[in-house]
Amino acid sequence: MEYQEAKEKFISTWGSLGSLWGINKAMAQIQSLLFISTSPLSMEDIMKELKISRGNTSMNLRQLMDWGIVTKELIPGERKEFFTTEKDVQELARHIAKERSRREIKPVIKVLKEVSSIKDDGNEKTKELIKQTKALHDLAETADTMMNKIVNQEQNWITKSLLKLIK
Amino acid sequence: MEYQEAKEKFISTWGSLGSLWGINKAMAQIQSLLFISTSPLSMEDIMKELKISRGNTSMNLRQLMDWGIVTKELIPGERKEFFTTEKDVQELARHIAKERSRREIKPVIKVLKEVSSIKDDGNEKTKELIKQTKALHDLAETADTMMNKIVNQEQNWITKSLLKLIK
DNA sequence: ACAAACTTTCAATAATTATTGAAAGTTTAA
DNA sequence: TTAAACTTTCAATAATTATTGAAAGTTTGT
Repeated sequence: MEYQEAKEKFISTWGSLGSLWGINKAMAQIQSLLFISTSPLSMEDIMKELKISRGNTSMNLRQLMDWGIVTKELIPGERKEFFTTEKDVQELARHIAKERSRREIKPVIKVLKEVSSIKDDGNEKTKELIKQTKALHDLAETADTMMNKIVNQEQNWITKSLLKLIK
Repeated sequence: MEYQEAKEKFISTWGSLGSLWGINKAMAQIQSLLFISTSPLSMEDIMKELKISRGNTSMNLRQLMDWGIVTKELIPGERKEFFTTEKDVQELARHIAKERSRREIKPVIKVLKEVSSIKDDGNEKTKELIKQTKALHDLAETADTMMNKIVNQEQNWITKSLLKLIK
């Protein structure tokens, strides 16, 4: 497999995986492109490479910046803006996990908390709803905590000891 | 909040979370409904409760069975089929993690392996592609392994000791 | 202050994905 | 073997989501 083919394969695969971490295809592809680029890219570069429109590129770059995984790079003497992505996979994972938790998991945990806290009126169905949503709440909270802690700090130490523990 | 409201809130919230674990809304809502039901439900029950068509119900139930989290229940004397979902959250998480890994993560890991194994032609861009996809491959593999191991066996012991470790 | 170089916005449109419903298929009981 | 009771399939349609492109907005150099 040659460079060009490998590059395209990477961008398209990683892009289609976008759904796994909750972002759309264009967003994921732009990030992929930046991730393997040896230098910052301009909007023009990205449009041409991925064959997407200016508007699309602009909107998705903004979203990537909101996620905190792409930053503007000012290149002296250049009028246009250039972009880079976080190149360290650990940092990348940290950002993604954090955003995912904030945007999706935390709100769901909040609802589970509310629902599992309704008054027990003695009815069998109410009891079941409370019991099951409580169990889900505890699971979601544990998973969220684990994910964040693992990914957040001392990641090398903890990952290594963890892997030893469970492998 | 009364039972009915809490129930609807749970189903709609958990349903919208479907995207997080890679299933569609109807599928997630059917699973939610079964999850808090005190007895197996028929297709008729599900259609009426969620206001979705017979075809939709049938297709999504099948998918849920493919995922291994919903099973047919035969009720003596009844002609129609009844359905239940796995009620234990740990088991549920295990199934979901396993399927998610098999369907989405493993194939991506395979591509990352391929792409990161292309011949180094000495070009700077090729070197970067190899380096970055290798890093991603290792991260993805570690994450996948961890997720599966954690969720798979001795989960109670490991989760508890893990939480102590990182909390 | 002007205009060139660039970016953003957003209504229109395209592409994708989910849902319906009715016909075809299957199972069961008599 | 028939027909009632039920489930599945799938082409048509609806709903949702992504993308375009051109007009409006912004910044910078002269």
